[in-house]
Amino acid sequence: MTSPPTVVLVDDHALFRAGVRAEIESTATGAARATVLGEAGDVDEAVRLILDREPDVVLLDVHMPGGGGAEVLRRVHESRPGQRFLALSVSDEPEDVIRLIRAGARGYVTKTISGDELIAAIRTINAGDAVFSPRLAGFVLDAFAGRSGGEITLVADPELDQLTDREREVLRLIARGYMYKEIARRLTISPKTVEHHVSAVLRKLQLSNRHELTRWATERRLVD
Amino acid sequence: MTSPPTVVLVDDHALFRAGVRAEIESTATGAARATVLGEAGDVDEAVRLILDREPDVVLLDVHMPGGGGAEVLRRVHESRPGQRFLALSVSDEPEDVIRLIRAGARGYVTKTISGDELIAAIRTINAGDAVFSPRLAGFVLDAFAGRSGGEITLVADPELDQLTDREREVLRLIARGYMYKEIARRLTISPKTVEHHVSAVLRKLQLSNRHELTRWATERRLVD
DNA sequence: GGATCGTTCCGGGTGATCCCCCATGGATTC
DNA sequence: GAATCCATGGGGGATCACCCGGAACGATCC
Repeated sequence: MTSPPTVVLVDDHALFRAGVRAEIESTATGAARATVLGEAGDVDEAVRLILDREPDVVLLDVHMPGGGGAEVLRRVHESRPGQRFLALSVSDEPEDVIRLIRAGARGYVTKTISGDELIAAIRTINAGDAVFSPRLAGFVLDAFAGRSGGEITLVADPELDQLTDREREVLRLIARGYMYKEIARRLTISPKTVEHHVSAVLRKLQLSNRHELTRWATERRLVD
Repeated sequence: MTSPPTVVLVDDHALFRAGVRAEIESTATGAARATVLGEAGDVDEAVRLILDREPDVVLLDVHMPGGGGAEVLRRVHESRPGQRFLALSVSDEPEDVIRLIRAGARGYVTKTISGDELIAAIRTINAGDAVFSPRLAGFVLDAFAGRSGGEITLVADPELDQLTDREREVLRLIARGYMYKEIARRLTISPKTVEHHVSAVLRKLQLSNRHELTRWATERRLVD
């Protein structure tokens, strides 16, 4: 075995960071498991820490104030495109998973994972492979079936990306419950134009009314 | 100082339990802070453990498979009505807070709390007082302003409880985006009757349209 | 027995939504 | 230059959402 991988912990919950650190650094087996180079509790701190310490793997919480793990991923990616990330989340929502994978995470496991499983996942990521919880593996493989070679391909949301900017803008307001007239006032356009955009959105997303649209948007966390 | 309080940890995330245990049992200050009698990762295990070990305080996660922390609270309450609970959650949604307080928790703090703050909260709960995160304190006081004496009063949801069973049923389907006709088919009643129920719900909840109703329901997690 | 309430319906009305048709100007593509 | 797409508008009409009043039946309560 080579030297243990180095990691940086990013999570806004100090108690959770303490738990990961305790599990990772425990030498119950006698062998060192991984080395924690530092911890961060918010996005800015995380980006600075990662660029400074250059860990083998970053353990990254999905839900954080200031943009979440995806924001950390994007900003680090600009400077260190090779940085490896393992996303840790309480959620196994397909939308959350997709978002992080698109942003460049090489793995995604839920926080129900055990310490030993986490160490194994960190080693796998460090070796350049991908890691996913069993119940997510099938889903992820389906969604990214057409990806190329070993490089990470940013996969577009096949549904949302076919909408124009204006249509997404209208969609956001529809999902918040505004009427056509109110949306028209806010965008300083005619209610008829709003109607046209809504119609286009419904057609493109293959939905039949604005109520389904509201559900569609909330399920993808496009509002609130 | 008397002997340190004893606690049981209930959370489906092993890593988080490890973090809490590490913080609680650390003797950096030289003095023992609290004693962990055991950990549980699901509802059944938690109920057995709590009734067996009889800890001073139970640290209880809100979101857990098998009914969540509220289920643990209810089942323990039947056998040990005096058991003290401190709810730990990633959420500060008023609905989650209300649910746990109604079920009998004496305190509710988010997982962003530090180890020292957690120890302080445990001690406060053990002394018989209530503990809430600063941003929740005002809200909780408002909601339970009319409670009696020192005993915990189960407070009904003043808004949802004024709806009849049928109205709640219709509300659920409205929130899911179904049209009146579809709801009528599902409940095998006339669209006019659906209309009547929706009207009653809107009036009772003081809402003006079904979009606000959808938002109201999703905010209280009555759907999905 | 009378009052109240929940559930089930009806007709009628107004405004909102959603669909079809259409047109213009601008940007991009071929 | 023609084709395509997007954003901006409009007319008209069918459907839906919401509200009004009324009414019948059963259960419950006093």
